[in-house]
Amino acid sequence: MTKKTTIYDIAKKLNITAATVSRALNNNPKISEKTKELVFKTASGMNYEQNKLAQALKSGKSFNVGVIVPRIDSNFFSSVIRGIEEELYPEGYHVIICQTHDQQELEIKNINSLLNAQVDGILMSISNAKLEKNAVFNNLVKKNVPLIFFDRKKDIKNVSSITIDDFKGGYEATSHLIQQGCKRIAHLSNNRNLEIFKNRYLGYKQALLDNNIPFDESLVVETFSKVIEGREKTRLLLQMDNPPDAIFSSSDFSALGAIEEIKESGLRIPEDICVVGFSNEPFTKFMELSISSIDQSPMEMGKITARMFLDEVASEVKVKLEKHVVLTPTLIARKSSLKI
Amino acid sequence: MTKKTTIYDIAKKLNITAATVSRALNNNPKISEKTKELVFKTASGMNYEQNKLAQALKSGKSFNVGVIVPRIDSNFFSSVIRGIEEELYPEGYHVIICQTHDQQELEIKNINSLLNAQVDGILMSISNAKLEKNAVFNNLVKKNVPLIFFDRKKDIKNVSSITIDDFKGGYEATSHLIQQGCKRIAHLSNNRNLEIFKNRYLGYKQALLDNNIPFDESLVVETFSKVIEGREKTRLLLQMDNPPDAIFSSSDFSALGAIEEIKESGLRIPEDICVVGFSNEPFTKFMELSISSIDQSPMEMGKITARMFLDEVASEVKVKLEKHVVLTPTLIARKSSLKI
DNA sequence: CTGTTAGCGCTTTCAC
DNA sequence: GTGAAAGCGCTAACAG
Repeated sequence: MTKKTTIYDIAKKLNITAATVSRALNNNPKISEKTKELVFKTASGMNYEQNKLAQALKSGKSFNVGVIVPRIDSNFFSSVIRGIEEELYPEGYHVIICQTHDQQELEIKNINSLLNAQVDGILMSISNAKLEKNAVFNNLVKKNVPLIFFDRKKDIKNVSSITIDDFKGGYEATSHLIQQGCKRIAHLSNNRNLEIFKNRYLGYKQALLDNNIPFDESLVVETFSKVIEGREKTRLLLQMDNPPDAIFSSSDFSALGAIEEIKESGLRIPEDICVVGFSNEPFTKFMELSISSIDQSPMEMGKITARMFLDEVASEVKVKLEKHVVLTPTLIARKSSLKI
Repeated sequence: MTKKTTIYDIAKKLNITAATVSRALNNNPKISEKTKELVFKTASGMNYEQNKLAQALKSGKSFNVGVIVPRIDSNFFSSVIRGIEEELYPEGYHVIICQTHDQQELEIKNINSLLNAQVDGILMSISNAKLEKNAVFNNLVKKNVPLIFFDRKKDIKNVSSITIDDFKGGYEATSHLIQQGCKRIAHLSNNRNLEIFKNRYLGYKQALLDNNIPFDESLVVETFSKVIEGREKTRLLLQMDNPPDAIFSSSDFSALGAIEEIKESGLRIPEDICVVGFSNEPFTKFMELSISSIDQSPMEMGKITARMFLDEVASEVKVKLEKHVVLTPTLIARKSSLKI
């Protein structure tokens, strides 16, 4: 490793102090234009590069922010990240992405790693609402490291969040199915310890209620966001004495599984059964039988998350105010649920 | 920001030196068990947490490695990353993911950001082979920061790489189509400045040659890895006087576009036209008309990349030896190309 | 086994 | 306008 040039090297060369060099490089107004120019010139001549670590150690700021998501290989999360990047890069921040793969253990590990790396903030979508070991979060809050939740949040004092109105999403999806003439609508739900899934479920229920359709507990099944899960749970639904004529899935992946299973059973979509998913993953549009879904404007969500973070670090105020932004989801009706 | 406790604080409390505390925390064998225990206890009692920045500044190691990919929202790259993480986490490293979105400018920016963040190495898949401004890479090599290319490489002295045998991939895909009885095989190629695409193309060509099928330049079209691109280029192919009876696409996304277009034109798959993609993205399996593709074992690739990096940092040897691992791809034949 | 001391590279008072 | 000096938190060489 060739010795890196430091401000001392360039100071020596110019017969001035390191302090002056530092000031010059930071464009301190007290330094004469002449010196500045000289410093800049020699610096680049010597291939000088600032050591961010030293700077960070001194200033206590690393200009790194951590983003924690369950996984990066879903269009939803990668789009949110893209949104975050677009807002943060221009401000000089760098983004460190971590995945939890829905494992609580990794979630905690990631937070700690990021803290160790002295990130200036953490933007995250929790995978596990239970995470009783609130210790980690309290730690964050105590250390005054800005924490912002997006999409999947947890209610913690002083912590802001940006989510979508999942209740509305569930409500719209279900209402749409009712408008298409469906009477027995099943719901592939998911871990309702997570607010997002609980709210989609509640929206579904409310839509039924508002349309005088009896709520049937047996039509609601917990299903993880996997194709295979969608298939299996749908198989069970189809075997019922009184099977559903529509399925509202809390995930596009399980919706896809549902569609596969329905087709295999010989039923037609949307004539016999309508299907609506959630998230508007790109494949829903690609499919020959395109899948209706709920768009969550992930890019927008990412941008807002980033701006909230920037606001927090900018504010001098000691008393942080908790903000909760809620985006409105949009139903995208496609072939899988359009009978007309 | 509540003042963080440092080793000095705990040293003072115990009436010993910071050095001793440091040694105790690092499990230095020269420290008595008693002191160690005492230190550990008070440390956790005081909520002490190591400042990685200081440590990094001192040791010159940050235990962060940067991973640069064109994008994270393709299963291929996210799987490679997963593989990298699985090998690196146990070794105490942390992974910083950056996306270039195929923009050369971002590519350079990312490298510089990572260098500034003092990463211990960079693992990357280049987006743009031209990147004439070799300066950045030379910089890396000069600074002796381990650099390893995966999937998309560039030939640079002293830089190792791990790729798949794209020639073989192209060859197998094409041979398979020939075996299915196809005689006029088109190829949706891509920017052949990138080795991967050049090699897939060359493999395709060789397979034709070996089977006495005339190579027809007009059947090869440059197509970016997008669904829409696949559609458009396929439309042109179908309009030819002598249209193809098979398409080998260098990307699953353009293969999907090709399939959509073919169906729309009223032709049947695989009866009239067979299609094979590349990468084995999950959706190829999901489709009702599942798409044949070439699997690149991305997880494996990630793991090997990580291990190469670990080897490099472990080796004391000054003279780095360039290693080039080449994985063998596997053809996965599905409905889109199985006539039987 | 533990203390002393110096230094990683940079910033920032406090002087002059 | 610039220099001197201290310190961010940690580690490591040297000494005892």
